[in-house]
Amino acid sequence: MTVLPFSPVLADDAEDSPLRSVSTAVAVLDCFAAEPELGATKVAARLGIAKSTACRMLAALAAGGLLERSGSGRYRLGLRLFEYGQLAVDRLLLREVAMPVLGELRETVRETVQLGVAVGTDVLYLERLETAGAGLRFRTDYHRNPAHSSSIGRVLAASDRELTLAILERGLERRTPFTVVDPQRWRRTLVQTREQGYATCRDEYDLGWSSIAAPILSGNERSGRRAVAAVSVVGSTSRMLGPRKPAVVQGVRRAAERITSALGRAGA
Amino acid sequence: MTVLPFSPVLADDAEDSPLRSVSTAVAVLDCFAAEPELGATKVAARLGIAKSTACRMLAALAAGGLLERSGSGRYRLGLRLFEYGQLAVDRLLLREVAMPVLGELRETVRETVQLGVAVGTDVLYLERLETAGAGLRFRTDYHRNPAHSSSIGRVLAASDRELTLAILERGLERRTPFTVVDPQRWRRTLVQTREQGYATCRDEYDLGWSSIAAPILSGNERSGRRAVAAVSVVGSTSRMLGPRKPAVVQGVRRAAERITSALGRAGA
DNA sequence: AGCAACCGTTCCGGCTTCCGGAACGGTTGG
DNA sequence: CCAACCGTTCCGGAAGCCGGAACGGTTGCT
Repeated sequence: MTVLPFSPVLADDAEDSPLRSVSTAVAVLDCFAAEPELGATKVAARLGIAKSTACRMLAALAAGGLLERSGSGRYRLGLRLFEYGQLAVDRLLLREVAMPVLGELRETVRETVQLGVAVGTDVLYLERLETAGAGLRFRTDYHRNPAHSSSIGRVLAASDRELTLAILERGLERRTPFTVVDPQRWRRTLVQTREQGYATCRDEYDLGWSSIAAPILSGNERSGRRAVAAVSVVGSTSRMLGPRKPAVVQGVRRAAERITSALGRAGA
Repeated sequence: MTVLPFSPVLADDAEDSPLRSVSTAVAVLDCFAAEPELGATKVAARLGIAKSTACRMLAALAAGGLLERSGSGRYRLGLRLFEYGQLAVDRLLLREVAMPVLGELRETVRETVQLGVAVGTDVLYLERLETAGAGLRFRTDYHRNPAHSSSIGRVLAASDRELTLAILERGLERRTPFTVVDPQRWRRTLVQTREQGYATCRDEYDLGWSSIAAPILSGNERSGRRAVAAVSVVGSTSRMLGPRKPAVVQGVRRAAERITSALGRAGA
């Protein structure tokens, strides 16, 4: 059981590691992140390998269950990956201690609550608890957001200089008219986040939807406490940033603090 | 977007396919299904390969993000698998059309609702919606059950002769004093399931917990309609099989029928 | 404290096994 | 009916992998 996920390098093109065929196989898997179904020809073209090689790779991955054959001879991600993925996230101490707190937070605020970590310059959502009353948008798609236009991403960047620089280097992509794309303004939001202990995100990703996030800290006092994850509440902008805002802010901060201390007790 | 997952062969030891190193890499991943953290030595021993080979495999998989390094030099499943897994399940048409129905079912019965498919002789849960009031057991662990002691498994086996035989061949393992382990009796539960159109499971997996499931059908009339998945409601035995049982049964059956017809409309 | 056992990693030679081009059968569409 | 396309198979050459042994670091027992 581990406290926290190691932040992996993103899709490294410089495949200098040995086990060339395994690296290729991983690259083949990566092709399916962008497109749901692919055939041998397209995979070969995308990776610059021979068609026969791609075909063998696909067959081998399908034999292992990581890919599955789609009716028309094409392939798609296999359910075994779903199993592995569930196992991976279940074994995170962070998620384990966070779950009950997230459940209570959802009851308190009656909105969708999320738990996210940074992966590269994105936010990866480890958990999302929906609330039936609150618009009921079963958005199971999107497990990842660009960090700059997310309250969780803002909280994480506020305590991680490297992440801040990486996000700025990648560029602040505009999603809505309200997305903060000016580097100076964006840095000021980080300052504000540090000062007030939480971050907000108003209509910056989806129009009409806003979120409030607070950091989960880890690490002992000597090595410096760092935000390793964050809790957020997301809902319609009027509910999030209207009169109920103080209550939501308090709920999110309390939840994050409780997870932080639970993590400290359990995880060394 | 696919209607249904292809039922994959389980951890095949007869790795006669080409791409030996890729097959080995998949086998390495499989090692982590049983144990959360493994080192090169243990992986090598478990697979009967050289330690150096195991080490290279682990390094290559970690370079691709499928594994991550745990502090003490050991490895564990990586978060990239979580991402892939989420993508895999999101792209299932089945899950997409089922989600809103499951949400409404949860509201109606106020219990935990599940969506499951057969993988080998197990039931794999694609979705599980918890209800706050109902005991609030955030059981995120267990994505798989033996099919014989699950109401979903019973529903699926009832319409799939091959699955029935596979389950019997594997053996009916006892989990509780109430688990049906006698093959004759178990087959009778299948007959009953077929007759009444739903399956029940009373204290057979966890004492005090029971479930009711109904089948989701697919395939046109000519090729024969087959149960490709099932919906279930799980809760304390008194709530499931007491006075509220008729209401739960009706809710589950209605939900399964709605998903079946939605699947028919959307998925050819 | 010192030693030993263990683990993850690296190095290197021999050879297994993989890569790529071309050909094959099936399907689609003009 | 033919042509274009796709997934798959075959084959030779050679590239990359496997396994044994040695290396540095840590752990744990004496």
